[in-house]
Amino acid sequence: MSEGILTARRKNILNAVVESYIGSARPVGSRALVQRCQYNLSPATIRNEMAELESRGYITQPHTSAGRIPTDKGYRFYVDHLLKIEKIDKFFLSRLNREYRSRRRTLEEIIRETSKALASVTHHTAVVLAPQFVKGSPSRVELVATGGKRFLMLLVSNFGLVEDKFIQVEEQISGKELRKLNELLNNQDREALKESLLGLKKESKEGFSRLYRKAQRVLREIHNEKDRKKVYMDGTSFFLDEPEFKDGEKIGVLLRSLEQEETFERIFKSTAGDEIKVLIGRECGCKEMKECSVVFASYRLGEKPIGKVGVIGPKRMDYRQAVTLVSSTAKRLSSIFNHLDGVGKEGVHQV
Amino acid sequence: MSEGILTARRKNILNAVVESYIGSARPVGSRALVQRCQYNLSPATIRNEMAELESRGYITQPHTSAGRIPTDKGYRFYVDHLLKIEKIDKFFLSRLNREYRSRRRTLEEIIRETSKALASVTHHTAVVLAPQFVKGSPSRVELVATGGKRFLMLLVSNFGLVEDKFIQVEEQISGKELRKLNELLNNQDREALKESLLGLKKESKEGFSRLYRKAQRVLREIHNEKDRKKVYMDGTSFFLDEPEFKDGEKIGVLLRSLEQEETFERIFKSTAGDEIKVLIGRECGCKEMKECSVVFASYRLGEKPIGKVGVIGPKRMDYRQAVTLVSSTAKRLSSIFNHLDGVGKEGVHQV
DNA sequence: ATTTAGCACTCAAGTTCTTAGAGTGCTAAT
DNA sequence: ATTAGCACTCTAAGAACTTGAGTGCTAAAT
Repeated sequence: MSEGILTARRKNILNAVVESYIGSARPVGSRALVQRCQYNLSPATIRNEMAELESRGYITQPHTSAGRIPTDKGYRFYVDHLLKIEKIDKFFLSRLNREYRSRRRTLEEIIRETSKALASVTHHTAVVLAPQFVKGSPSRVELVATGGKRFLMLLVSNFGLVEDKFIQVEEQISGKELRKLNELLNNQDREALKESLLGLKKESKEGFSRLYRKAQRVLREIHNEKDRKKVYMDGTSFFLDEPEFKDGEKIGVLLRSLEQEETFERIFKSTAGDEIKVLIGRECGCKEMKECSVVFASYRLGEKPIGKVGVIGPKRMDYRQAVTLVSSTAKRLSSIFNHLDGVGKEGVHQV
Repeated sequence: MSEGILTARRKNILNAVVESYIGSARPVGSRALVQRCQYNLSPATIRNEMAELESRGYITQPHTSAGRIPTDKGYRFYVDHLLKIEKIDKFFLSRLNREYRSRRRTLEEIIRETSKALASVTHHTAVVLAPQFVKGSPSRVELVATGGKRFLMLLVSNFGLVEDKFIQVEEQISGKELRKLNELLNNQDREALKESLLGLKKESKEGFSRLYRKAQRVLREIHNEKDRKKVYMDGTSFFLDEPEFKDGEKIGVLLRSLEQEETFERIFKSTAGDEIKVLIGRECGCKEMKECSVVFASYRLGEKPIGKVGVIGPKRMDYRQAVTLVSSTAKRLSSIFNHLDGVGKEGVHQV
């Protein structure tokens, strides 16, 4: 019996505890719950129910004579079963669009701006992981001379991300040769290569083919690298507003760990599914963050998830808002990467 | 007489006060100074001298029965007249080089890494402002098709920075036309434009010339924009280690203001001169930072300053170290941007 | 004319003690 | 099953006290 599912009343009380605690940051007592609870009960009854909820591990007391606060399990239940969420926040989306419209025209700027906006509405730390190179997505190569014997190899993804690498050779390469090379690199046509080589003067041949080989090598390297992601983060200072992080010590280790990119790889690896993901407390997988929750989602190129976006805040965060906003943002980013966002019409990329 | 310059002994004492305070973060009393001071004096004498220094505004007491701490003026004097600095930290430079060598090949990664490294050795917040486009520096334009009617215009600076903008037209553009366009954009030859147009089919002409005009417009816009800089910042969490920032309030407003890019424009605008610059307390020009100091320098492309690098820390920072490291870093960045760093040989950009 | 010893005084910071109040669990009555 | 009542617990906030580092001043010593 004590095993079974929670009674409706208990759910209601748990819900009230979580929401009250989220709002006030202080343990909630039976008194306060009377008003918040749908049922018309006396404090004493509530106390009994709370004792029950505590014995099942959903809530706990910071000390004997205090009210209750949710445990990780309590938050989990709240998020999984009690939270009613809308999937899209139109208001925020229109804000995002406005933001984008104002003269940001590069993908990177859009991502930066997204992270800023998300942080500023949620009042939590926002993170966007942006892909640097997406396997399987069509892309063009451009070799550009940058003075001397240095060349910049640009890899331009179909959806607008640019990646650049330096390449250096000993020989001088003419503009004409460079153009040929570019053609070659994009066509991947071995026959054409040989043909072109035939048309060259002897002394040119060497530099030409060397540059070609190097470029090929770099391309291969890029393809073989496991997906690197760039981290964009904003709003870390919001942690300082939260009463549970008043302690300078705790917040230090937390921020420190947020500054390391590995942290995100760890957090975001539990990527499965199409859904939005909520990690609570220790679920985040690193102990510096056991007082935090993370709400995140993937955004996609076609079907393939290419990046993540999320917010990080205290466990006490407004999950409803966070889920809605993160979900909206992910959708927005997906549509931008897939060029099907109508952004052009609205003037974002327009010139 | 009390106007004149400080006596050698007073300088020595001031120096001791500053350095002791930098080291310990607590007001220094006459006792402690006895040991630190070169002269062999009793506490009483030191007290007299300290009273004198205080009346001249170099040091002050946080409260009546405490030791002295330096005022902004005291730090200023210390930095201007008492600090003996070496200009280059070979050790750090070699660390930087090692860092770069390990497979970072894009300019942006180098800058990111620089900022990280500077933060991690100084244990202070490090900032690098990177140029996005440098006027007067030669650059190439490449238009790249990214599916549909979208084009990415790449602006590749001679020194290796890439900037990208989306351009969209209504018409379809063929690969051949695109190549022509690229040639045109880089040669700026009006005659050639007309000639190319003649060679085109009628229905192509329109799209072609429209794309050309748009590209030209974007180029002009970029040229007219006042220099935008990208901000790279690391190590903000180091502030939390400093005892003077134990207060959660203060640090909140500080970090918040560091998250805004305008702050840096304000700080770094006092650019004059070739030298390294030290701003102390209110000199930073914004009140959120009145407990901070900034040490920064410009790095250059040829003679022209194109970006800044610096550290931000408490006024109590180790100025000797900061000056040396910032100066080294600026030199290093300059040489990288100017392609005269021998990095190629050492393998940084090498492939 | 400096320098120094000595002393009375000040003040922050830490400690202990006290109090007030919120909240609980239990028992007995509804 | 619910609730009123009550004794009990524990934190948070404040008051009172103590400690010690550090000062400024005066008068003696160099």
